[in-house]
Amino acid sequence: MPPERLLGTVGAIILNSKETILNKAIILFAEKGYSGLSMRQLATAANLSVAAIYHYFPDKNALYLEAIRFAFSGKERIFAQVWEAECSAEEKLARFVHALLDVMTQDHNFHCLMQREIMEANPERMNLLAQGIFKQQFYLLMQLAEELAPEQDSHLVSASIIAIVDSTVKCRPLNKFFPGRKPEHDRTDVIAAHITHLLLNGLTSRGNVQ
Amino acid sequence: MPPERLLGTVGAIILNSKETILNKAIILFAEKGYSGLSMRQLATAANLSVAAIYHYFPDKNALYLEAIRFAFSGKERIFAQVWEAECSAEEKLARFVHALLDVMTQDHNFHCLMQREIMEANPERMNLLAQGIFKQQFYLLMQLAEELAPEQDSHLVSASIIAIVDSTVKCRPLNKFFPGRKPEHDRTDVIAAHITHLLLNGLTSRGNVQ
DNA sequence: GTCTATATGGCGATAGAC
DNA sequence: GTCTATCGCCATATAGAC
Repeated sequence: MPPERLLGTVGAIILNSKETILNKAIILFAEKGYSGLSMRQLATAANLSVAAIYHYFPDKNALYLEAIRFAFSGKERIFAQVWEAECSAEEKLARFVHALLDVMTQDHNFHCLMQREIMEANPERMNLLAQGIFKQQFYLLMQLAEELAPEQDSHLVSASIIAIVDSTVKCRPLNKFFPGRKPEHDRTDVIAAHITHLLLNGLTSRGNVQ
Repeated sequence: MPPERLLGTVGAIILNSKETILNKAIILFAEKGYSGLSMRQLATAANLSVAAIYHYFPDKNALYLEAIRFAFSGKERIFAQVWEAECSAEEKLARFVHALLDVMTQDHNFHCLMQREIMEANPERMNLLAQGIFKQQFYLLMQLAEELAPEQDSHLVSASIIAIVDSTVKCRPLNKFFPGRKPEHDRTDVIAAHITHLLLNGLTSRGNVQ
């Protein structure tokens, strides 16, 4: 094994320079945004010189795009077990909501990067995001929506399910300042149960539906 | 009336320099973010010199904060007629959803700025946002939630209502790339009706609720 | 593959004339 | 109240030694 300078680790995995740069870039782009992060800052964080970064990436934009792809890779696998589970459609929904909530809550950098990308709304990158990463999940969710509510528009239902989870995670820091906040509102299982119940049953109890 | 150089207008209203600066700042901060917009760019957009901006604002950060306040002012009034209307709780919800969807769709800069602020999650500014702008609306929405679903947690229900509307608007550019997309999914009234129906009745038709 | 040194230009902010 | 001119700094990116 060749002698290697220690740059960064993820858990017990020792990263090479390019991986270290991408790893730090994900964290810092998520935190500061594209123009908020300078190559100097990134170089310092990665324990390298600016010139070393330019050895691996032609310019800042290419580095950014590769960091995005790196952060988004492998997310599909997480939902595979939800779709493969043998259970009722209602239970599948509950598991999907919980899984999505989990991913967004735990991989904070992923959520932040996604937010920034959607806000930027660059059509080319939107397409990359939609086709390359989310399309399959959306399609499976639409099938579930069809099963649960055949008389509703499954595209809109799927979009709403994702929306309610996404924004719940996003608005958590803001909601802390609103009345009625309780400690259990920070627990993923409590939130997941609430959202699932709301999606399945709605607000009005059966009997007094308008 | 003193002779005045024409800097900017909103409709038929002629703006003075400070108003022009704030007006352009809202648009450009929403588009590019704090570090993405330079004072030079802002000065050019406002048809003034950089030094003129510094005549009105001590530094870039103070300008940003004042722009935020300026953009957020007067939003409460829009919802007043929703709450004052004499109608059923279900109809009130429908009107609130439509109004919120309308504000976020039409005042794109407002929505972008809000998004960036929440993502930044600066506690001091979160507090300003929550207390100064949204608290009253959230409180009234909680009362409505209590009326519609007394057995559910009204804080979570209110948060979910806002979440579903907010994220629906935000994710529109992304959703365009997903299967099942139809032209009417761009119409505010269609989306509002879908969201209201989903919130009131949920996914499962009455009878086969788990 | 990584460094130091540097080119070139934009940044926030200020001085001082009008 | 607005300008031109300028400061000092940091940005992205490159050249060339090791």
